[in-house]
Amino acid sequence: MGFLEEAEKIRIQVGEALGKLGYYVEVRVEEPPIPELGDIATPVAFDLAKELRRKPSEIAEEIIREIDVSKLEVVHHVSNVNGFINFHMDPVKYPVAIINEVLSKRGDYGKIPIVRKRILIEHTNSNPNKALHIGTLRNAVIGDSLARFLKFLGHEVLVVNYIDDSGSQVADNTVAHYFMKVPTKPPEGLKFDEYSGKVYAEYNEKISRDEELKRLKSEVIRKIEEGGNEIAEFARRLSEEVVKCQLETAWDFGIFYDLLNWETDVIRSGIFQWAMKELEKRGEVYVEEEGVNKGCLMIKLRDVEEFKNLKAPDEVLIRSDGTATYVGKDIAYASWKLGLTPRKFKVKEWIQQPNGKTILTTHEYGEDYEFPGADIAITVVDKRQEYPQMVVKHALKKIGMPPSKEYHPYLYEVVALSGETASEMTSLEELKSRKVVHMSGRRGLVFNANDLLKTVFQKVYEETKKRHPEESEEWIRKVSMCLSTASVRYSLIKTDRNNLIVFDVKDAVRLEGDTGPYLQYTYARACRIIEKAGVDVDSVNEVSFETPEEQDLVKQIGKFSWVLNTASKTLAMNTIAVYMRHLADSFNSFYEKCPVITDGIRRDRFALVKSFLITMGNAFDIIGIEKLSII
RNA sequence: GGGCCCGUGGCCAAGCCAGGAUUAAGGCGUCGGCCUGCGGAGCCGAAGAUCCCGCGUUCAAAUCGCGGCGGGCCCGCCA
Repeated sequence: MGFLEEAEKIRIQVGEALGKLGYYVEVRVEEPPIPELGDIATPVAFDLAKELRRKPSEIAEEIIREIDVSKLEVVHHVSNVNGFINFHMDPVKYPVAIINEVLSKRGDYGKIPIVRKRILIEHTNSNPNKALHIGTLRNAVIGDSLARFLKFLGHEVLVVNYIDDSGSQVADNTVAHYFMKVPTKPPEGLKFDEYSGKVYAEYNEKISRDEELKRLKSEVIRKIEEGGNEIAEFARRLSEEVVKCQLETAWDFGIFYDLLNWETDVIRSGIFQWAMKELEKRGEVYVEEEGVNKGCLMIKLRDVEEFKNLKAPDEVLIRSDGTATYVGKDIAYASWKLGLTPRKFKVKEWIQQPNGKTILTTHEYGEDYEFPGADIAITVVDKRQEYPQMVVKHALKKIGMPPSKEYHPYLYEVVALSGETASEMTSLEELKSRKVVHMSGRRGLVFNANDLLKTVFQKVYEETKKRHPEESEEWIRKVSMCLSTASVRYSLIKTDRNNLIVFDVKDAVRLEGDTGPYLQYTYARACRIIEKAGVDVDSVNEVSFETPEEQDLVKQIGKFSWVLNTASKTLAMNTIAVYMRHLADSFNSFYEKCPVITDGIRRDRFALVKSFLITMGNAFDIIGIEKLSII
């Protein structure tokens, strides 16, 4: 029984005590600032002080007298400190309870009671005309961790990646390769997705400045949407090549998907037409007859409160040339996610992923995909898309999304470059003095995920080789890879999602301090103790933890479910990362002060180390970090 | 013009949504210690903070409200 469970029991007991006294107020529980004050506290006496017009301390005394401590087995005593009611846990029973819980639950340790839901998570969503960069990687890492977390809690999770193959960007590349005869074979040493990104940066501008090419591009978009023609098939082949490369990058980071939803298939499946029809039936759309948007199908938003502050709230869903906009398609796609549309995608098996699971892809010539619709659809998108996502949500309500379903845009801030890194990449001196430089695919100013991994790997490889000169090349490379991906994943997940990340290379290759490798190092040195001890312990009856380091480590381990419970409400993955750091800190302090292997084996400490490994291991699984026993 | 987000030691940052009790975590950097002892990718210690400013709510504000200031973003027949 950890902090979460004990806090809940205390909440109930205090609630009963209040009942006896005739007081009715919600019982808040918290952790006291220093351990000497107690393990769990409630400031409930302060909440009552005002209406009772009495001193908190007196009220606390009164409440404490009514608390039935016998119902709280692991509580040793209760104290009143200036009005705070502090519960002091039994120094033996509490650790024993926590350790035995961890040792018996193992891979399930940390799970909390939930109402099981079917949850669809969409993430990554990079345009299929360029490589994944550190911005899309943040998206993917957040999405992947969310998926892992929700699965860990016991939800049914479907992970999808939306491939925007019918938009403007793919059209640019198609025009370049198909009409302007840019070779489709990348130059030596460049992956196709990276090459594609360069072609885009070069030709996007050329096309936008030439009226003839612009007309051609509009025609290409229409052909791609229609399908069943050479241009559409050509474009699909281009996109598939890029997506394959993007998937390889994602796999390197331990990110896998269940299904790829191609935007063209939103149209070809009839889902798009269905959604537009539904909106039309309900009078939510109209054809604009004048002005800049003449001839476009618009959705009416001008009278909706949330959109009042926009200059021109109504949004284009179908352009005057008959092609669909991103928002239009996304409304339709979202209606599928939640099972609102009777139309189905056709899918086929595409590629086997390194995790053994075959990824499905929507495809014109596939089989009907049976999906009853998610209870909750989470879309991981960067903050700049907040308004369009609000439009999607609004449209879904109009189409008839039941209140039991939830459409949840999961917004996060983008990744930008430090002036120094941007200037190094481009050799543009003038960028150096800038604090923040935003990435831009069009300007070719992007830091690719592949390049980041290579850079980090190089540093990690050196360090690993230094430490293990006797190991095989294969072993060193494998371990270095695990450390590198952990390093990148951790650095992208540990920051609050509302904060802009200013990416800097010299910071990215750091392996000490608050980093993924630090966590893995801590895990590995704990593994060494278990191995060297050469015994095993499955439960404990007694412990004698006298040092603050032991007590602190026990408490940290016991807080895991509390942390996950909070995270399940906020979906803030960084709080789990921060917890892992605290857990590692506690272990390292313990490690210095409390030997496990002395003349004999300290069984209680051994059990504590094992509990630490299980807890940290479960957290690794959630955040997507490999568990290595030697690094 | 309107809206959203951020503002915590030189730098990065946790805590803020669910207000409390202390020296306001931690990391980088700086300075000083610790390996014949379970792995120094570590540990211990030192210096370093008007929690952007003002007003308000409250017994209590980094945390809540209002008003400023500074930075970023959004308001496209791009996605």
